[in-house]
Amino acid sequence: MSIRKEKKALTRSALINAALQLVEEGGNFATISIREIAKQAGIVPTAFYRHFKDTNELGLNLVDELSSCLRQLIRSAREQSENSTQLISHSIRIFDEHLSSHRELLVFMTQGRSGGTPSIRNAIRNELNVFALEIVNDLSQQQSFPTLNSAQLKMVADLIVSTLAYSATDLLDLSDNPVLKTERLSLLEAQCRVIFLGAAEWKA
Amino acid sequence: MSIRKEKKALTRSALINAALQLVEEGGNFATISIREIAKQAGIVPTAFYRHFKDTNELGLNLVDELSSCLRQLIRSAREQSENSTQLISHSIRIFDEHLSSHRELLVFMTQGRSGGTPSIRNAIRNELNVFALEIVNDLSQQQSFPTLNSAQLKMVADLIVSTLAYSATDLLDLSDNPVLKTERLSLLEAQCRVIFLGAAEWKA
DNA sequence: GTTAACTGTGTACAAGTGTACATTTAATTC
DNA sequence: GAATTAAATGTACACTTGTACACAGTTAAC
Repeated sequence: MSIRKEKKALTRSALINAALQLVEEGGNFATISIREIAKQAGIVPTAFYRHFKDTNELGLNLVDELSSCLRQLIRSAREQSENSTQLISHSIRIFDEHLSSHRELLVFMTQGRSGGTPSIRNAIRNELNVFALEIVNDLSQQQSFPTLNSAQLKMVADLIVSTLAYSATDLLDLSDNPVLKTERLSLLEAQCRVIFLGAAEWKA
Repeated sequence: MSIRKEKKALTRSALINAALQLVEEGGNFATISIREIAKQAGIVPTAFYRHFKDTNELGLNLVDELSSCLRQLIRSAREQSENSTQLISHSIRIFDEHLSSHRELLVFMTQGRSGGTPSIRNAIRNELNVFALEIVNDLSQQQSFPTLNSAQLKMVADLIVSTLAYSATDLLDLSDNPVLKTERLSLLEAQCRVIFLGAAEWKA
């Protein structure tokens, strides 16, 4: 890559990280201004336009970051649970670790899924759909529910994703309270078990 | 009530309705300004302060509105499902009707649960908790799951609420697409059935 | 080595924001 | 009916916002 493109990519990711940091510091992405982001990134406001048309376009790029974050989550969960009977509790532990290590992105996700612009909402919905499809893949490969066809597996996977995503909002808010966070994690685990039990009992 | 207090209550609710309308028109509550709300309510910006300290305080009052909206939802669901075997599909139909008739409030709820200020997030969390407790009440009264103690019922109720709340974001976005909305509703219904099946199978 | 292209800077401006404060209007109290 | 009280108005000010535009400094292309 040429020096110029390299430098451009550098300040571009500085902008992305700036936005994420502002979100993590308690800001709502919808209320963050171009000037704030530029300031945080250490560039002049008007330079923002060399990289993104507006904050919405930057947001769509944050969804791309989210996408790879979720893929990474799936990958970690697969490695861990390959030779394990405690699939659920292991996966949830890894989920929790991701909530800590990619806090900003997951705050952005929970915010954006319901409060973002229409295009951002759609983009996030799409990523969560991909995520659910990955789970379908795993469930069918592990033969977790041999009586379910792929459409039914997808329904269950969507429920798991929904439960995880919903809990993310709570867990991200509880990151400074280990006791309540542990409680919320056990709740999540119990709920996932209920889902697995129900899926095993499912009949057309 | 005196004339003065009556008028004050009137413009107060005009402010509340103005905020809700702006939210329904696609705005994010977090980005709505005092001036916008006042304009929509037909008063001058500074008059806003006679009623609320800031938009956050108004938001907390919206949560109160949400509270009674949710109580009403529970009440309707109870009436309908008293003499019915199809408890789930009936309840979901009523949920859907509430999504239409109280659109603004439920958009506010989904936005605020993850994107509101800390105090608004907490207030909404609290309302959803009360909602879950009402469900616990119903489940234990109907003896739906005689093997579960109240803590376990609460866990299941939380899962139901989580599933409903998560689906609300999707359903509110699909209100202009009957086909996809019906699909999403069947998905929700199937997922609730999975939860009920799982809850019935639950063992300590 | 010169020219062209592009990233980041600095300035500028109109529009929108929260809110303090003085003023008007109308209801309540006496 | 006069005095008081409170809601709504109108004006004003200091910020912040998005973004247009001219410019400077570097890299790329020839």
